[in-house]
Amino acid sequence: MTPVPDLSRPAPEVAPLLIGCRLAAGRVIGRITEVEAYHGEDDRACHAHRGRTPRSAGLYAAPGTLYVYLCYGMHHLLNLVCDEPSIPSAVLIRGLIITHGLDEARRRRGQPKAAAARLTNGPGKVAQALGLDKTAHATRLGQRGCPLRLLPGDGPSPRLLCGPRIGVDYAGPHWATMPWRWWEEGYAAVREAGARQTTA
DNA sequence: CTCTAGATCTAT
DNA sequence: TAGATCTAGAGG
Repeated sequence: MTPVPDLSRPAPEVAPLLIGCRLAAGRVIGRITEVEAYHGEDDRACHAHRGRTPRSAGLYAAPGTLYVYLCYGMHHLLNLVCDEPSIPSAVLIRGLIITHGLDEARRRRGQPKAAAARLTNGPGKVAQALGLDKTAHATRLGQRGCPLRLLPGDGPSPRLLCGPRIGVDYAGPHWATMPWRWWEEGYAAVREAGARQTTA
């Protein structure tokens, strides 16, 4: 069993606890297999590293608020806002294993034949499979209008590994190598090299 | 106002 | 390994 963690804690604390929890959007449900934490104005990889701007304002929302943004002009990425509103902090959902509604997820992805293991192993794929776009941005888990539900995990506690975040070299070596990516053993969407064992 | 660098994915 | 596609935010 994997309980839903307290999202009012800092993202680097919450992130590993989300592995094994489930996300549901309509009939599509998936188990979270990979996440990353972005935390604080000091984190050069975090959108709020230059403080509050029109975009980064979403990171100062109440814990449990969705932070969804368009990346590379074509992919929506899903984050769950964490910590107190004065601290910009969020967990990026990078990987899922679809456990229910696989065909609907395949349809949303436009990949009718994709194996489950490859259908949602990447942050852009996750949001697309869950049917999330900008309209989900700034809605809050458990509140009216939020298309997403966060559910406890129903399986055994996953074995966790952690390593550097992906695609954030621009943040400089200190922040780019910070081991703020966690994944369920065997489910890293990107390299597992450099992985360290960890516990939730 | 213009310009550029992205928390990516897919097909080649 | 390149091309798709668009916008926040920095700089003029």
